[in-house]
Amino acid sequence: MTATNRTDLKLQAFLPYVLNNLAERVSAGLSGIYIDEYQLSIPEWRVIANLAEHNTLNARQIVAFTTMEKSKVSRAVGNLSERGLIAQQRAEGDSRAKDLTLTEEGLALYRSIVPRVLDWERELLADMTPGEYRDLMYLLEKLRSRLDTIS
Amino acid sequence: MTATNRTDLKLQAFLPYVLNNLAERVSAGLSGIYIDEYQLSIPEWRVIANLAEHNTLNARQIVAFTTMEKSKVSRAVGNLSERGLIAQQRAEGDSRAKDLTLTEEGLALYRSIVPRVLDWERELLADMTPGEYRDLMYLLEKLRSRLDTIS
DNA sequence: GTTATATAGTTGCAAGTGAGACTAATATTA
DNA sequence: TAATATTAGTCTCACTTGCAACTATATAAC
Repeated sequence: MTATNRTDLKLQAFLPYVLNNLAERVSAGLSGIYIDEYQLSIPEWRVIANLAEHNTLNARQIVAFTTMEKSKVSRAVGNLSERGLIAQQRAEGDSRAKDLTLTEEGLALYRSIVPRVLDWERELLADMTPGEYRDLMYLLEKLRSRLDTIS
Repeated sequence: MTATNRTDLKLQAFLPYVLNNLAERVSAGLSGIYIDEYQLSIPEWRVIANLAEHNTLNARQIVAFTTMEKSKVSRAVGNLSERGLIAQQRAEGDSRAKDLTLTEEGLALYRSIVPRVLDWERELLADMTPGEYRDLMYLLEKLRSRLDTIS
């Protein structure tokens, strides 16, 4: 048995459509915080968040984590370096790669953003029970892993 | 009680991040169909799908349904008209607006795409039970309506 | 009615993007 | 080792995008 059994398309019930509309709106709401108040683009914020979480990464690893284009990552890294928010160092053992880390300033910026975005998420989830939230994350994860196998 | 109660950010458990990554990957997978095989951009496909579903719409209504920028809609409509896939007619009662409909050719194109994208969705949902699917759509809808109230 | 405001849709422009060519370094193969 | 293939990251180019200004029409206020 399958979850859907349709022969015609109703956009409001078509998962890719629903998912995309939702993600775009969530992104737009959230990115207001770091764009307007911290002058960080979405790719820049993603690079920072991933570096904060993993401490040291090279561009290739950031590409893997975020599924952004490598040129997009390269430009975000370039901008953040210029602004002194991240530091680059040739990787030992492979001098093509550069190990990237947040500077003190970058880390401080990150730490001032985090509570803001968590507040925003809490606001978004305000009318969901913990059980609903758990179900949602479980189901999204299930989709993600399914995507890995089909594409 | 709230669904989450965090003070630090774990991206893999941060709903906006998860949602966005997922939506982007789903979009990339799906759009392969109408981009590669039908030479339709994502905005163009969205315009067609909404016209197919609502029969006649003007650009403003498409903007409302899709949450795309009006300039994006305008350009998509322009391209589709040039290709003869949609027809425009000055709206009676408001000669600023144009009523848009699919041409026979546009409808035929739409009808050949629909089974492809439904197949793709079925593939994506293959390991979900009907109950899980229903829960997922319910929870996404709940998020969507929450967004309406907070932004 | 005349003036001011709002709305539908288009367009110009600056910025951002994806794809792929490219450089430099590393890994593999014979 | 030499030749080949692969990989990390940058850069260029054509294209897309978002924003704001703009035209044309419609509505509201006086």
